[in-house]
Amino acid sequence: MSAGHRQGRRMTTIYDVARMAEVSTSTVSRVLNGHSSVDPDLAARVRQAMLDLDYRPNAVARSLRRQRTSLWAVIISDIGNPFFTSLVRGIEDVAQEAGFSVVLCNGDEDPDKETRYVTAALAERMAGVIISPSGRPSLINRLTETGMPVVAIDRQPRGVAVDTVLVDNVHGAEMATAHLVDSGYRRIACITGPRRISTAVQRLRGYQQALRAAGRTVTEDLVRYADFREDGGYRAMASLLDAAEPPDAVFVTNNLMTVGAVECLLDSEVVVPTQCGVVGFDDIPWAHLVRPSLSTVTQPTYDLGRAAASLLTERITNPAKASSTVTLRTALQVRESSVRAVGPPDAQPADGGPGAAPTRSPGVEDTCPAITARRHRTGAPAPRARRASRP
Amino acid sequence: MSAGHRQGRRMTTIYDVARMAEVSTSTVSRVLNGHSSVDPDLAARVRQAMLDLDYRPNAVARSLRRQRTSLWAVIISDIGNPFFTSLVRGIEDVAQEAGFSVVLCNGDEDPDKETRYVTAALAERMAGVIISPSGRPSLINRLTETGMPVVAIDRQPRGVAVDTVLVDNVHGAEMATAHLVDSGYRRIACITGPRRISTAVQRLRGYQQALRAAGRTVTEDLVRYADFREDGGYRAMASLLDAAEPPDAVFVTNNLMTVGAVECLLDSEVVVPTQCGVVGFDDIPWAHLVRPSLSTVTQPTYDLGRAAASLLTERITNPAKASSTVTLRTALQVRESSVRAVGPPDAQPADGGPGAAPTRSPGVEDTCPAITARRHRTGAPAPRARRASRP
DNA sequence: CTGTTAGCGCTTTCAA
DNA sequence: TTGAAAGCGCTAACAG
Repeated sequence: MSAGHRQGRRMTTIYDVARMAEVSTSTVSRVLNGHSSVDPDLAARVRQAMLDLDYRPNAVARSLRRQRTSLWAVIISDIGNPFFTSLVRGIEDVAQEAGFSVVLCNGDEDPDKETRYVTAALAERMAGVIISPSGRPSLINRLTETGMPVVAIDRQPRGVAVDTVLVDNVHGAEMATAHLVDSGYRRIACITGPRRISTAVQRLRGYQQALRAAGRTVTEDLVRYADFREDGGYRAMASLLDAAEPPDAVFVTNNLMTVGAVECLLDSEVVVPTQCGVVGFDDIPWAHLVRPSLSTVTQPTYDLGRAAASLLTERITNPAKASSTVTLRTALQVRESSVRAVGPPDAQPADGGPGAAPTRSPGVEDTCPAITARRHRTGAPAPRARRASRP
Repeated sequence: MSAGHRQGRRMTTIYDVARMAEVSTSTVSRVLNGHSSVDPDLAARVRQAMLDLDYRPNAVARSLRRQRTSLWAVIISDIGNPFFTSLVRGIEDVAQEAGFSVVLCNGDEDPDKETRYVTAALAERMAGVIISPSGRPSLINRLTETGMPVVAIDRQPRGVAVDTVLVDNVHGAEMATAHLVDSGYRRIACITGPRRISTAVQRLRGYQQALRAAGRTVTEDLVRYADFREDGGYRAMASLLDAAEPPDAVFVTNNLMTVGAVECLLDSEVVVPTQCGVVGFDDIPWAHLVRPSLSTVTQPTYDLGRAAASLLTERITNPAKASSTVTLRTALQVRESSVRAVGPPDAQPADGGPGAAPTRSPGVEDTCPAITARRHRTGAPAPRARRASRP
């Protein structure tokens, strides 16, 4: 009840503006929306009145009338995962050009939370949704069924026709695993995510394929399924170390679990990379600060965001078009954690140079040349300064 | 124009439900809002009709009619700063209890972006705003002037009466600096943020006070003002090292700049903590993974979020109440980067135990006993396991 | 307890 | 080019 008198005074409306400018509300509305067919004099009077009255348009009323809003909901699976930082920037940059505002919803790898935000996006009649689904395909269905424009990002929803932006997970995992093989590791383990999540499955598959290609035996003994979080990675690594024959290298399929795995190795006094090599999937910020610095499969996160946003704008303007999947390339970034031989890892081409991705998968659409992927803020500090001061 | 026929079919409304259930729209509305005064039979019929028609309430229409929404905007200054991760969780948990949904807006330390989101929050008539202002006090004014419930977080807006949640910045900085003094460092520098931001000023003041209390001379030569970002920290550190008399320790007033400063030290081959001690303000995730692990002043981020959300709910229910400021305690977390003597840093009480904060400032309101501050996910993995495996 | 009815603030035909 | 008027879907008096 107390909420009723929340905003003491009534907000000023286009009626107030119309009265002051001595025009009709339609004219005010036309000025507001930049319709050209308004007499310059009237338009000026209207604008002045808006200023005088400190008029603030009511987007709620507008949305109700127009049956659409100018808000996108971006439902991410874990706000704590740095993966989403530049992804969101990519989305925002495109959204702004297209006249949309972006609001983030933190799904937190929690199906209930995710459901709540999907419900909210639906109820608020948002203009579109970009979602990194943490499971439950029915959620995506709930969105698409109502005609809500949706783009799935990072993870492939099962059995739903929806625009999707992914990276070449299998190929990235192959590169990582092949690199460990090449570095001379013998028993290479894999810590992957929940079976219901496509990235977990695909990255595991890449690992297995690379092993097979190298003539190694592929065994489930060296595979652990965790939860894509730090704890999970820690425990999975602990479990691997407890095994009868522990691995001498591990490929971890996401950034947070990689951190957990390395912590476990540190705590167990297993020396990286000598006693155990490590390659992670997806960078962490400050990967080069960590000792030993972490080798990772890097993703063009900013461009993932841009690609998703582009798909969403297309979907909004043309709801009938067939849904499509965009796949971007990953690159292997070799740092210290996967190189046994003492010496600078710089010898290996990094940053997705031509040598880093020799086996580009067929059908991969390259919307993002590596050169643009790196142009944007990625959390790496002043590279000139760093390189300059390095002998 | 194409957007007009976006959602092919018209959405079902309470009229459709009313017709099917053979009641009036008011009854449907009452059922929807859980008003108790509805005949159970009718209510059941209504609910069944809603199910049959797959009815989705239109929050836009409801908001327009009720003159308020159930959305909070949380405008954070940098989505890439891990500081905000558990802060947001704290906000969300309280918001949910109070029946609000939280949307995040990424101000990105960019006044234009921040302005856009404030405008959006105003236009969308959000129920409230929690903001970590990156400057411009006028922005907060724009919010409060319209009667929008607002809580400022982390940073004290200048000259505006608004509910605020802070930490004891001066005290935290004093602890950090005093600790460096005690560790035997002689020339202790400070890298702080922009002068317009309260935290930068207060943490610098704490540094100066501690120096003075220790009988050291306080000189501007050892102070650098950067931008609270990683690059800034890197460059400020480089500038300190270039000075005629470089420092042998540095207190850095935020997490991102600490990372930058350490990178600079690494690149310059200055050994931490032997040649240069480092203490940062605010933790980074994986601070213990970084070699040397970083000593930091830790903030109860989750509880900061909870406190802000509580203030906001109070403000919403009672717009007339006087605005207040809640200050939470920080704690010094000593790790390797600030301890010259070789040996385990564990000797020092960590985690804000009673010994860590002996000089608690007067007037500090302790809404968050340290024990609750740690109960929640802070990104630290399975502590039991870690401690168990450490000798 | 239930229904009728009048808007919330805005956009958009339709007529002038 | 401008204005009058009809709603968008919902809630909340007010009557019954």
